[in-house]
Amino acid sequence: MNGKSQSSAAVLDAPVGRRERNAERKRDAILGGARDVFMTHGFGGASMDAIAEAAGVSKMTLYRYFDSKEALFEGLIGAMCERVLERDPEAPLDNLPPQQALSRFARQLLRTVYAPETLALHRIVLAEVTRFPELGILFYRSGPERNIEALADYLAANAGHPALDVGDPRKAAEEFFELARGYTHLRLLLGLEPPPGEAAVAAQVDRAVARFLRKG
Amino acid sequence: MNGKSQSSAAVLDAPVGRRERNAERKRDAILGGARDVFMTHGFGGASMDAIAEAAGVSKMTLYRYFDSKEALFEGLIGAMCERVLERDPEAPLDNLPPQQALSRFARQLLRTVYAPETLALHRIVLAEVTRFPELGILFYRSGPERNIEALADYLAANAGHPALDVGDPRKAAEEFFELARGYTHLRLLLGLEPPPGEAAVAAQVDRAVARFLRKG
DNA sequence: AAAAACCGATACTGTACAGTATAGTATTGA
DNA sequence: TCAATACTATACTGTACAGTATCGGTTTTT
Repeated sequence: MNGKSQSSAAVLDAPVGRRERNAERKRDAILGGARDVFMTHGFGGASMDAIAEAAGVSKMTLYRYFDSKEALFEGLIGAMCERVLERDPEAPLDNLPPQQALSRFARQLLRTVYAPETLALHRIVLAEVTRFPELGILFYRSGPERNIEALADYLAANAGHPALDVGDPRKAAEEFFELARGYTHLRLLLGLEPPPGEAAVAAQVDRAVARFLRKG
Repeated sequence: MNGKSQSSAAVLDAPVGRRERNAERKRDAILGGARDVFMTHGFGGASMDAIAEAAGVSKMTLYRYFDSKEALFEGLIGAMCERVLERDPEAPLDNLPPQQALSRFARQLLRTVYAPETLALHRIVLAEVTRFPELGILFYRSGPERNIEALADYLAANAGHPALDVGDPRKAAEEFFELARGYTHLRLLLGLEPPPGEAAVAAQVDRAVARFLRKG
């Protein structure tokens, strides 16, 4: 109806054939609709009709891109996990002193983990991991594991630092992230409190860093 | 058909009328079947017919005890949470030194939290908390909150102890429990590793206690 | 401009399932 | 023993929904 993308600009962004680009856009639209419906109603509660409507697409088109509801669901979770993977510019923290480095790691983690979208993903993966066991690995690899590994690398590289007498750097990294996310994470998952503001996040990060580094 | 509970013994265990006792047994049977089916297939994947069969009860009886599938589900989760509440003999730990007390707290927590039944409950509550928001409070009150409160009380009572320079005892309690359950908990929820044995649990408890108490 | 691929709308099929109705059987209470 | 109540088995109703078929319109390619 509107926004019919006139010629002048349209030519510029079609370097690989218009067909492919349109298909990609449709695919994104479908995944967007699927995300909305799956995340709010769960796998069982989501209907393909509802997803089609949310995506602004006919049901036939849905099935042209995905073979079944299961395939669409797995595709969506995969895409969401990949998005988490792609993000994460991973500034070089190896040179920073422990206090600053840990602070950055924790902030990065909480920004991701407390985001409503991530919370919804977390819930739905746990909900469906019995039906789709591969989602467990997918999810864990895309988020927790990567964070843990990055911090473990930092800890191993800076093991000589007086404030850091970690044993197993991997276990230490896990412990630090546990301290950082805290029970707030569970309460958010359970919908028991609103997402914390900047200040609350900062305070929690400081606590976690202090507890992790304290030597008396 | 069998076990017709003859007079001699029957009189002993029927202080409140046979009717009520039988009703209670049926109710338990229904909840047992509901637990099996809901926990393995989730709310959406569970059918009332399957529950009736698992409970060894006709579908009509199901509906005589619970008005709807939703009511049955809420009743089940409520019952499971109450069971967690009733357990917990809560030995008096207030006199023990920090090392032992924390160790006990952690072991108690992990025994509950790593149990397959609790993991299943955890998953399904997170899965359905959007549809049934009251489950969030129910679950949190029945487990996490009670544990945190108990440990916070201990920490507050023993704040003078040299090894315990906690600030806010509640936050400190949360931190300790986070350290104790660790990422192992997430990996168990995701089905990424088998339940840890006694030794692994003990090692993890020791690590958590050491990290929490360490002063250099 | 014509052919070919794509897409939307809608109607349809089959099935699974929540909830109900009925009719007969066992159990309980007096 | 008799009446009331609870239970089973089974069949049924209505609905929601996954997946398919069809047709007519649009976009893309050549």
